[in-house]
Amino acid sequence: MAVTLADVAARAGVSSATVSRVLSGNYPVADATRNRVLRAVDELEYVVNGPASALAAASSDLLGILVNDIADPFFGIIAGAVQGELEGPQGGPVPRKLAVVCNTGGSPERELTYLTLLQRQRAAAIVLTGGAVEDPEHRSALATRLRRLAASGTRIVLCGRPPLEGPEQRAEPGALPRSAHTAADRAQGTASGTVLTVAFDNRGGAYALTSHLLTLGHRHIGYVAGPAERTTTRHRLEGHRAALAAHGGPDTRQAERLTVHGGDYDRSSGYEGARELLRRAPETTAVLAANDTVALGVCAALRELGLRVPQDVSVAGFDDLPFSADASPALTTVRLPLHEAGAHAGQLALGTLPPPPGGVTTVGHELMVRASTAPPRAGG
Amino acid sequence: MAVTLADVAARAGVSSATVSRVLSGNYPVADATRNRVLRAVDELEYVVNGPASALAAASSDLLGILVNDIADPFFGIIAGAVQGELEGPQGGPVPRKLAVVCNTGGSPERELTYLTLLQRQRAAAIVLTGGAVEDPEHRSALATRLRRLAASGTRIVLCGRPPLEGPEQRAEPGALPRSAHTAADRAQGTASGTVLTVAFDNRGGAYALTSHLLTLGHRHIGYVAGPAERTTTRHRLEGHRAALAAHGGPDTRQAERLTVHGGDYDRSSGYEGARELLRRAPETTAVLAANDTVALGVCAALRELGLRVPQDVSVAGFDDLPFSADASPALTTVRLPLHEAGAHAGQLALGTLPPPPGGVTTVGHELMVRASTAPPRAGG
DNA sequence: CTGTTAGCGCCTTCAA
DNA sequence: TTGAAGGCGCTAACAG
Repeated sequence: MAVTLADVAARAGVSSATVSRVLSGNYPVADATRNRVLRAVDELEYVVNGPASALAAASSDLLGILVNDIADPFFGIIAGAVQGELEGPQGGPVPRKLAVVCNTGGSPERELTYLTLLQRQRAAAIVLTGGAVEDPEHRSALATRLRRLAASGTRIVLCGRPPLEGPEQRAEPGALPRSAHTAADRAQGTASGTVLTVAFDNRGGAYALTSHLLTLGHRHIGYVAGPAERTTTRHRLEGHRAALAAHGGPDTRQAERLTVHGGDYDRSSGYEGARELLRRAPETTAVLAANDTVALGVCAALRELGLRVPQDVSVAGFDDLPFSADASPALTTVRLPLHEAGAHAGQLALGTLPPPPGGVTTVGHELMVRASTAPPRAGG
Repeated sequence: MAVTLADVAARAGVSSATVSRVLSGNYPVADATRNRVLRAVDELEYVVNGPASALAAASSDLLGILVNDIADPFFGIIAGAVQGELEGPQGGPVPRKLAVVCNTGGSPERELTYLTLLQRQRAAAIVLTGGAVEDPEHRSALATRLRRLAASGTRIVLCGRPPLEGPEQRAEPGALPRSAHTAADRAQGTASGTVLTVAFDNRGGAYALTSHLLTLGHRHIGYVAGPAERTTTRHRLEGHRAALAAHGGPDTRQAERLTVHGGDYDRSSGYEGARELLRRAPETTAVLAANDTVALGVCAALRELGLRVPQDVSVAGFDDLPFSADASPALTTVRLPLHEAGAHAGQLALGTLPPPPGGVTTVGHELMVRASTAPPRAGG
């Protein structure tokens, strides 16, 4: 193994410093020299030693992406979009950065573990996607961790989760390299040391969806919620409740009875959830699901129970994943701009894009009314 | 930044070598010492410098995964499964390895580029997923590249593409570190230096699917093929043709007329493909799609043309992605064990699993007959 | 069981 | 514009 810089240098008849300069391209080198070096690189099939240069330069071209589950298109789309930014616009020069994708499975411990692993690799940036776990202990442990990472120069971007709470800068003043961010930096919000956020409006989306159902005439709207203690779950439920309240909807007891808590974001929890819901509240005429995948499970359960969608029961999802339009029936849902959000997060992570004022960008959503929702039957 | 091994060593009152031993755990250390070291690590919040240790140890804990598009569940599932193996069985000790996911978009150049990037990082292993591009030049460039990487100690696993062709070992004898693999190694097939393969039986799957349609009574079976010059595309088409031939099907001209070539593996090429197909051959009573996603596009187009699935036209997909069972109507397809294949590839890449004899494992497939296929109408 | 000693391959001042 | 030299932080013999 191992043709090294020195080998190339020898072959080209220059010093290894010169070769280094040619390769990193950030330093003037005579054209003739450059060409000789490049030829030597070619002939020797030299490949830079990443770890060595990372060590010497104290930087790496790794970018971390934390996802719950990369097999879920929700995360796949975001991760793909982040990744796309690493290659620069439209197949420009060769990409240099590499994306490290970490499946946390939604577990706080693994989230922390992977942060450590990425820190160990001296990742240039880390994008955390998906809803945050709401356990207060973990929340603050994570916040501290992220702020510290950010302060030490790792760019941190949250994508699809709410901004870090608490004081803007909590990390202890003395211990940190204040020199890293100047006053000018901070004024512009370009400071390293800030955790950036690209947030979804889950509340607003759920509000819109529930309003849609209410407008259709539904009064018994069930809700199959996502995993407990997830911000995403809570926000969507809040939006739903807010819409009910705004329309003078059912009291809390009633609303609670119509809510099934706690499955995962998968088909089976939609399936189980719908069965449970219909058992509890047979008068249900519409079901909101935690997301599209859950909604498919809901539809399947309803079908099995002999109920037609949407004639007997309306169903709506959330996210508008690609398959939703082709589901049976086509799913009414809320579209989140996953690709755009991921791309945006990627650009923030790379520093390609100036950080938004306040460090938070909230992306929009769009109500997609399709075939799975309709007015309730006359009989209610 | 930067508390280093030396800092920890000083704090614990030992040498840095000892700290290193404690952390890597592969060397006996007195319990008392270990505890002191561990405490120091904790107090100092020490995090190993990955690049430095990779440099010194000439190894890294990065594993590369090349995919066409991580947003496509086909690849997401495989990548997730590979990744799962990095964590060891059932949340054992903390994972150490990290997965670098590279979107090639199916482009040969990017495939090569990413290989270089991964080589630069001294990735411990690389898994290449999805069908290979059939351009002969690229094929051989890639094969050479992979063999060389394998010979230099990087484990290479192909997942979902056919084995490398050509002589088992093409890399030039002299230049390589023969010492790396002993005769014993090679006898057991555990040699580094071999490119391992986990292959799908695309031909067999397509054969089964077409046979299914023939058995139902279809005689005018259209085929909406995937991207040209992809092994996957070719093999599926071959399986289809073979089944037709075995049943004394249409001649080549006729079969060609019923085949639409060349879209991507996406919904829109199914949509366009189906329209083209029906224009060319209105007598079509069944359509085989390159994969499930394409099949959804086909269904959408048929619906728009006023044709019912499966009453007027049967449709079948390939892969059995999770959404297929919930599509409208539920899709008849061939299930590929994507998760198992990915996990298997991951284990081979980690060396957890002994390589199969010959270096190739072919995984099975299963015909999933669902609602999108039925006998043709009486009138044909 | 633990300390000492060399590098690993590259980047980066500092001189020339 | 180029070369020389030191060091980045860690690991891996080799002593003790």
